[in-house]
Amino acid sequence: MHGEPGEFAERVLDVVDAIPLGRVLSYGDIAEYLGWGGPRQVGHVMALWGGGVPWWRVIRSDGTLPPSHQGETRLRYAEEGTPLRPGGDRVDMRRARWDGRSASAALDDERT
DNA sequence: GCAATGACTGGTA
DNA sequence: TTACCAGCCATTG
Repeated sequence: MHGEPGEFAERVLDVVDAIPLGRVLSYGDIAEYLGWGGPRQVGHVMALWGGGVPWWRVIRSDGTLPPSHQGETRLRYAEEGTPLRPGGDRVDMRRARWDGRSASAALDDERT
């Protein structure tokens, strides 16, 4: 192999690129959604080729921002309207977590 | 093939 | 809230 992303990487990047505005996904969610490996591999892919996708929408399951680009990420959320917890140092996963599995149906389903 | 590493996760203290 | 532990799986030396 070489510096080019494989099918798995493209899968991950495709999902990340499909995350709607104001929504986020956790590494584990992506891994489970793809049915591929674990969160660490997703993180590895993001670290290598995440520059081509909205990586700021991919965070940890507890809502904490990536170890890098925190300030950048926080800014993105402010513009995208991503629900942040009081303090703005973390994401409100309860509301921001995107369910790509039912996304096609969820577009019409909105809960107050 | 084995050991170490990593943009991780969940539970317990 | 933070800190530590054990499990997780692909990549790399």
